[in-house]
Amino acid sequence: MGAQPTVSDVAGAAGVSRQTVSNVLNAPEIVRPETRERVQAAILSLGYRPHASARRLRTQKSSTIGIRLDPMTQDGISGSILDRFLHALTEQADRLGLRVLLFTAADTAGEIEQFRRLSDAADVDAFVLTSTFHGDPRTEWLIEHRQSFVTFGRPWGIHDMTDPQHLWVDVDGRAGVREATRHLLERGARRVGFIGWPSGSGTGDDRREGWLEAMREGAVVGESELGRLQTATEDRVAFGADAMRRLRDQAGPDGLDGVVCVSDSLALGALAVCGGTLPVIGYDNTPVAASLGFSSVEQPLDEVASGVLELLTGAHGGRVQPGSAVDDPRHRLVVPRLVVRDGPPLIAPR
Amino acid sequence: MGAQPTVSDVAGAAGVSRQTVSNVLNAPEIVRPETRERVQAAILSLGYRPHASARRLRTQKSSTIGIRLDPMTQDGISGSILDRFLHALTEQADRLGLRVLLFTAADTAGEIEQFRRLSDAADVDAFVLTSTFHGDPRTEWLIEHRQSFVTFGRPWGIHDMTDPQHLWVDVDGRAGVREATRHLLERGARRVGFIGWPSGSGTGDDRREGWLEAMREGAVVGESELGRLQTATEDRVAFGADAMRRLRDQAGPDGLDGVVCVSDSLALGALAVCGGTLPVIGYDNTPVAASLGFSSVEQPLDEVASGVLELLTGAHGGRVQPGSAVDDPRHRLVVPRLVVRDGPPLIAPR
DNA sequence: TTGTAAGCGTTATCAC
DNA sequence: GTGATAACGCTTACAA
Repeated sequence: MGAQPTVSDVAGAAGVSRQTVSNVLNAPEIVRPETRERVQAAILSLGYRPHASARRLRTQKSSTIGIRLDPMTQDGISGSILDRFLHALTEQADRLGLRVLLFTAADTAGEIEQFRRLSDAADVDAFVLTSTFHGDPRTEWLIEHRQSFVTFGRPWGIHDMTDPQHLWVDVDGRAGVREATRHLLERGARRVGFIGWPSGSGTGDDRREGWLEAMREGAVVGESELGRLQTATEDRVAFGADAMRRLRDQAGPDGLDGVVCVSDSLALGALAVCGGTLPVIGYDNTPVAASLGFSSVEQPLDEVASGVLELLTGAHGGRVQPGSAVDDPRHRLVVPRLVVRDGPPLIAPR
Repeated sequence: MGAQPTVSDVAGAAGVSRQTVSNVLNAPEIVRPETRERVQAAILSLGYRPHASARRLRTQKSSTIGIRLDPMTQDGISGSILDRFLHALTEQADRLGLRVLLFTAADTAGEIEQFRRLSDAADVDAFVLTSTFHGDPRTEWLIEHRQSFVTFGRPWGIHDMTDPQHLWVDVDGRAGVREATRHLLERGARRVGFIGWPSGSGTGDDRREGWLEAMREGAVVGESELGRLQTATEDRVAFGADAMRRLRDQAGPDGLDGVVCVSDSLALGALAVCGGTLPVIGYDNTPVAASLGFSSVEQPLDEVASGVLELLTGAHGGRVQPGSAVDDPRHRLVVPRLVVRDGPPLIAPR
């Protein structure tokens, strides 16, 4: 109703001093059980709750992590994946007593400016980054300015990958696509095609590797055939359709038994061309995949979120002492799972 | 690098006292220009930034708004709309010097518990609610506990709607669907069907009204026909397909010239049945609509966000004095726009 | 074990 | 216009 009660109010009600109340809250074991209970009763009856800003000012910790809300994805279906990650992160952070503060930025420079603002104002004491890339200036800035952070996504540079200053969690896309490809091979498919992204994106290349591995392992087609069974395009649904047609042409007289795509967007496009005639597997398990009924590789975002938080709050606290052991778990790769949807998809070629 | 500079540091560097620095920041006009410039130069050179928690403690304002991240949508394609709203809200809040803090809750009771936690701890000083419904216990709690809040979505009760304590912003779904229907009628369609949600949801009923209005206005079919041109189902893609088939059967020998749907999910389902043979218009203009190439009604989420923030920071500050004038702009209805996509959609009936 | 005192960085009040 | 003093609510030495 009126003003929130303070420690003094609680102290008054319990007949102790303010510090005893504080101790009950922060170090319950050092206070005599009898007193402790009396204080706790007072806390409960007054509905006392510590003032977050006062505590943060005193402790010099914001207990808040900042995360950028990506610019809205224009075409990609997969916008929801960051949304789901955010949800998992927020939920788990909450359980750890951490808050999640949002910010936006138009570009990388803007994001760095936000880093500066939020850290200077002590608004957050750690950042979570998504979709990192090789030579990402954001991580450079954060390391240089001694800011705690964890990225969802590997730094794709060869050297960065094991940089002890860069904590990351990522999904093993290669394993996911490998599993998807194997799934089709096990169901009797031989010539499984792959629609990927143009090479250069670490994530896309990694997923393609998974397809390659499964195909080589299956040894169902010769090495020379593999080139004709894959194609690449940017992540837009319409391009996925084009890619599917191209793939069909390329594949030659023996045709195609199935297709694995690097994303649900491309899978949707592919499906619009060959839906029902050929199994298509996507990546991300977006609502679209579920709705339309095609299989897709699902990223375990809960695990990613918990990994991020563990790295953030764990031994290193997001900040690593130079010279410490190398094999510390500063990086985490979680394995996705294939969500199989049999039965005809809801859409078919026109 | 090291510790952030404080007002004292700036004061020392500029040769003034702390309060003068504070004045330069909060009331520049009352300080002599000469002094002001000197202080500002010191601020700049030291890279000083006020400590957010200290300021919040002192001013007793958190300048933070809390918003719940909805539980992940199961089937609906439209998850991205809340995402987009969140983005717009965060971006505009930032410009106003407000922070956006996220929280999650499994259900309404959990959400109220979060209200209590966040407000007691002075973590936020206002809430933004989404998807409100008639007799929503959340708004009751917030009003009772004198918490500032604005909802995105009307309280659908007849009496609540004009409750001066309940500030809301909403999109005029009726106008949006009316425009969509008119669009088809203007293009020569006569028998335009409607796939809605089961009656009872304020939002869905409102949108259906828009279709009804346009159809009556167009007077292209008799009143008795209207019942056969509409159907309703829950918001799942597969159900949309069923509804489309049902509608086709119902429509009788004269058939259907086009369909307007209450959501993109249902539109997608409808399209899977009749794609290419019949124009289908959805609602929300999700990435799916854009990707697949069907028309859809777009909610102006930027306007909703700015409306929410204006209401929150405006004259009432989210808190309304009882007995004040009734015609104050405590509620805001923004008009959506139809995004027309001609040309064949990417998918066709199987 | 408990109480006393100080201070985190800021802004508000009131002298000068 | 500017500067000293106090206070926001909390925690953490240190003293009792």
